[in-house]
Amino acid sequence: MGFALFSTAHMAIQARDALQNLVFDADTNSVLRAEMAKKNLYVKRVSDTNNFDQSKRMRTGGDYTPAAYHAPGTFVSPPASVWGPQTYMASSTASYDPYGGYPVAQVPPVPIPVAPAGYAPVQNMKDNPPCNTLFIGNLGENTNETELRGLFSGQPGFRQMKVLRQERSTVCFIEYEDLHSAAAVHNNLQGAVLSSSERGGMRIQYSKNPFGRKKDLSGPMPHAVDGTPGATLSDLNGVSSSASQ
DNA sequence: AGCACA
Repeated sequence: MGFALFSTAHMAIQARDALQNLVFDADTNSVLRAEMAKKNLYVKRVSDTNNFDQSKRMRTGGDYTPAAYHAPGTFVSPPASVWGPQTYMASSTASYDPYGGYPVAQVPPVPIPVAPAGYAPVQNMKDNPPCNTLFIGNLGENTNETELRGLFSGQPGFRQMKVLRQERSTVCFIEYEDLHSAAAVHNNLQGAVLSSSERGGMRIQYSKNPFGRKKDLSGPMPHAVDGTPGATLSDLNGVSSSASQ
């Protein structure tokens, strides 16, 4: 008997139905029986070096936000839908056959949502004028770039990402289609903790210069909702905690 | 606190 944890109940159901009655031993004609567990699986935290109290064990199964912590301002923990129908897929899914040739019902390609391991408070929140490019700081030395990419590329409006590893620190730039997408991510993922990080939560600021643009010489633009800087806070009204609803 | 690419 074994237990397997999935990101969402929906994915668990898909896996259950796909594997149900799978003949896993042709000699004895043994058949696999899969059912939903009564309770969510508890997973012991691997690295718990951020000084924020995460009570050593994290209950998995969708609630990634420690109940005690709420980020400053209008922070609301991202709704489950944020991790839902995203387009990010691990690149290895196509080539790897986990069932080694056993006849198995073809599981429809399921997106692999990447959710932060949790959230932690963020220090020093000074920021730049809103634009479509985010600057990510407080990334640990050995931040897993795949995890980082999975997290941000799954957000609506994602365009590109660049990781910059300096001796001083590791930082990262992420471009979104427009200011609204970037602002949503700025809100939703502020203080997000990667499981590969040994620091606290990441710091998300707007980039000084948007992707693909030289330093702005012409001064602040009066009213811009695309990538250009100069948008005012009122441009962000309506963008609070969720990009999709 | 650390802001590249063009």
